[in-house]
Amino acid sequence: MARIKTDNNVSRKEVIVAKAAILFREKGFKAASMRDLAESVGVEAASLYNHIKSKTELLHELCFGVANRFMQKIEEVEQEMIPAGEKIEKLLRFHITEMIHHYEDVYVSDREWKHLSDPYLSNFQNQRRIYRKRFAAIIEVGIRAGEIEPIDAPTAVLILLHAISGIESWHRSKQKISAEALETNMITILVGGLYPGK
Amino acid sequence: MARIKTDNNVSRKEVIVAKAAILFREKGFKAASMRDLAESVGVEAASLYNHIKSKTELLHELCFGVANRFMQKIEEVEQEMIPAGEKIEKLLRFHITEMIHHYEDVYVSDREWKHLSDPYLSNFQNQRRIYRKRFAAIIEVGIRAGEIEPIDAPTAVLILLHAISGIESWHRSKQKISAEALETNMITILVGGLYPGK
DNA sequence: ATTTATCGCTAACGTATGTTAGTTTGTTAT
DNA sequence: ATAACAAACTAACATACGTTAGCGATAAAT
Repeated sequence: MARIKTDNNVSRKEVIVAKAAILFREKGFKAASMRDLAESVGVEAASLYNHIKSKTELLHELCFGVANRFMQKIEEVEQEMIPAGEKIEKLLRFHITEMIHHYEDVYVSDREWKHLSDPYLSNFQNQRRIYRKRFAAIIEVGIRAGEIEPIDAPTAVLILLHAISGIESWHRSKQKISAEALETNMITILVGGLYPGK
Repeated sequence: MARIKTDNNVSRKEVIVAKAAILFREKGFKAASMRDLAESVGVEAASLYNHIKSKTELLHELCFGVANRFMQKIEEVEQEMIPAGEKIEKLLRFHITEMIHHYEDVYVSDREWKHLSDPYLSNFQNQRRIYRKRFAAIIEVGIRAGEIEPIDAPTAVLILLHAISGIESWHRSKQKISAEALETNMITILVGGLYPGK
């Protein structure tokens, strides 16, 4: 009988959630079956239910884990006494490193949250909406201070966040540039634009 | 007995494909059932098979429809005798208007192509890779000409294309700015960056 | 008006899925 | 060693899905 092996002090549930993230990213939430997941964990499908309540719980776990990290970060950044431009850059760098280092979780949270069921679904959508509003508010401060080009702040937020989700493709690419180079390039393009500055 | 109603000279198959696009966007390809689709078309599930071969065929139709339009556009733009910067802007504007006016199709093609099956899957991935390479090549020309900030061109492509897919959120948003304003804002941010130029 | 092809219906098939019940195996504590 | 608990297994359930077969109804062609 093959137990779920759990190094360090990581619970078996956490092992399952981590494997689920990989699987949900590869095949999508709906297409990934509990039997797939069981195989990747090294156990029979029914055995998973000794550790989790349902398939959807796995998605909750992933989505809210990610959402909470971002919420915590923006609260931290909001309270720093630095120019809006620097706040934005800090947030962008956080998004980029999160996407690089917690790739599976962030990706799944971004693309599969639709399949959450309803107390959680609305909750998640709310958090998302609020996060974007707060991000846009920072941009608007920057605009009023003359630090930032006068553009529609909500649109800017959409662009920035989605641009970063492009790291997905980088992640799967064969000939990657380094993570540091990627971060530098992204900040350059997003903050400075395509045309040479000066 | 309720026939599929087809105005103008649009085939019944095209009606089904269009409804499928809406459904696939809302629920995702896997989660959208043929019975859902049938209902939205106003017919029984089995009746759909008088017009299509399979569920996956609907996805082929959508994905390659979109891919072909983009391929055709980039070929057209490549042959124009204008600076690289203008070519890029033309392509960006095309992406933006496609996303605005063929929202469902583009969105589905972008997010659900993973569920294509294999002769088509590789084909689609190839087309995508080639498109991005050609886009990157244009950027590199611009860099060598000093028109464009010296950045990693493949990274720039990822950022630009994903940034535009952010229109998805705009599309669903309640208080939209106008399509023209959106396009202007996006070009400003993507081409000029966040910081004021000059 | 009669034939022919198109289109929709009902019924059903086989398969895959999430999940539960009940049991057995392995680990931990006394 | 034995009791107690955790975690795995087998078997099976109900349901949902994509799709096919065969038949009736409608529209188009002669």
